[in-house]
Amino acid sequence: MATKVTPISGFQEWLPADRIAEQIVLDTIREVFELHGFASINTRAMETVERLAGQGEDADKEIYGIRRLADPSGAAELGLHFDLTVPFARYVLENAGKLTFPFRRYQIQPAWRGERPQRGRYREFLQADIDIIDVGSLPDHYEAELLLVVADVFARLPIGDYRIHVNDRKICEGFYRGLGIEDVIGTLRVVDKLDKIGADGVRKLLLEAGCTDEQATQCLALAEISTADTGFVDQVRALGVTHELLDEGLAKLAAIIEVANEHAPGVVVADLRIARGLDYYTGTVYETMLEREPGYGSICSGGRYDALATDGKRTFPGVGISIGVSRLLGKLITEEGLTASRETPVAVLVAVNDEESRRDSMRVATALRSRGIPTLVAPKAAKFGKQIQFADRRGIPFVWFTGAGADEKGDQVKDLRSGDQVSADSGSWAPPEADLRPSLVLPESDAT
RNA sequence: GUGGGUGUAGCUCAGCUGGUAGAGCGUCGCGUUGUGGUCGCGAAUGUCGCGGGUUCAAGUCCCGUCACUCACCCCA
Repeated sequence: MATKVTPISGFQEWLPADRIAEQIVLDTIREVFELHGFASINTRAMETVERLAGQGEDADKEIYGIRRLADPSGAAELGLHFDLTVPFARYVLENAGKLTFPFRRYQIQPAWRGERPQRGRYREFLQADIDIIDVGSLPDHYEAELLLVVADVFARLPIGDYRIHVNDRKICEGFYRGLGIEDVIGTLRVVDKLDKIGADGVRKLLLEAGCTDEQATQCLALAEISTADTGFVDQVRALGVTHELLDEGLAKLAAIIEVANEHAPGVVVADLRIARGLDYYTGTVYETMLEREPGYGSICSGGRYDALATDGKRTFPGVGISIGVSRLLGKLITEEGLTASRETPVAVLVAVNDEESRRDSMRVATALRSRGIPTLVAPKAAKFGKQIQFADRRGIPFVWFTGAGADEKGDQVKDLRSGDQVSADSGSWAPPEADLRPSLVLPESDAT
């Protein structure tokens, strides 16, 4: 049955070398998350549709429902989670009695959204999420802390220049209310399109939504404000709008910017146009763009949610941020050629002189592995040229020749890149640290 | 869900106004029993997305369908 295999769009599947690159990135993320004191959890892929639904105007349409094929009855009761925050909130409620608060966890798992795939947008994608959640109230300083964790991760990955844009919804809400605008969410949504449709487009939509000319002008003026320091506060004040929430938001955002600039200079910018689609955010929101192509979309987003997790009696406010691993790697690996230094973990290929001496080669491999060196024995006692080629094609840096062969010279190991071949003892030889595991390699950048 | 584009070898594509399928790259083999990367020679692989129609004849025209892709929506 030779049915043609065709790809399904919106899914990322890597070839071995690229998968190794992905694993290196994931290992780095995990390592840094743990350095900052986050513990790992996993949640099941499915939640009840009831819990997933209702988080944003159109978000419901994107939920994948799950049902048994054998079950002819209509509606799905379970759905695949579309992010990691909603399942986490449920997990906290379910385990509130066993968790110690404030609880900080990381979670690296796929999420699913049933939308039309596009560049940088997948139906199945990996997120690396950190959240801090507490009972009753949550101190503001965590909102700056999360930025520093992300900055630490990105400092260890070859992602190039980026900026984390931060806003506080209270600024927008207070400002809008101060102006007499009632539909805060709707206004946020329109203003969020500023990049795409421009100031004139936004103005038009605002006027259609019932804003006065003056209100539209003020909304646009607010959205245009973006500063790398706390200068945004004075710029907002200069617009002359006053509201309690506005004051609160400005103070909070200013504090975040100050802390971020001290510990991770040049990373964070206060950007009053950032809104974000999910409705559960109540204060600070984050969005992260690559400087070389902001239009690619956010590669790391999150925010504060004060009321997502509640059991009716207690509320668990939280703040979280999520690295969009699939989107980030779609750019770095698929588009820009980032990959791994080899397509296999193997550091050493042990050549086989003839099938009779395969055991000698296996002993060498065992000795190397016992000291943590990923090692493979050649599949065939082919001519040495073939065995070297076997290693070279896979990017394996070293080939080991056992001395049991014809010339009795003793064991030797050859570095395929330099061609150097030296005597070696399988009980003590080790490759340079840099060659022990595959590493990330950027494509040769043409000298510009 | 709405609208546009595309669909030929593993990959990138060529194939003019219809006349029996091509290139480059890659893959594999060989280059006189062992040390690769260069080079030379050679080989394999296509229901030309699928179905129908027009025609003596369709990769090439028409209709449908599916897939991929881009934009909108929304978002990591």
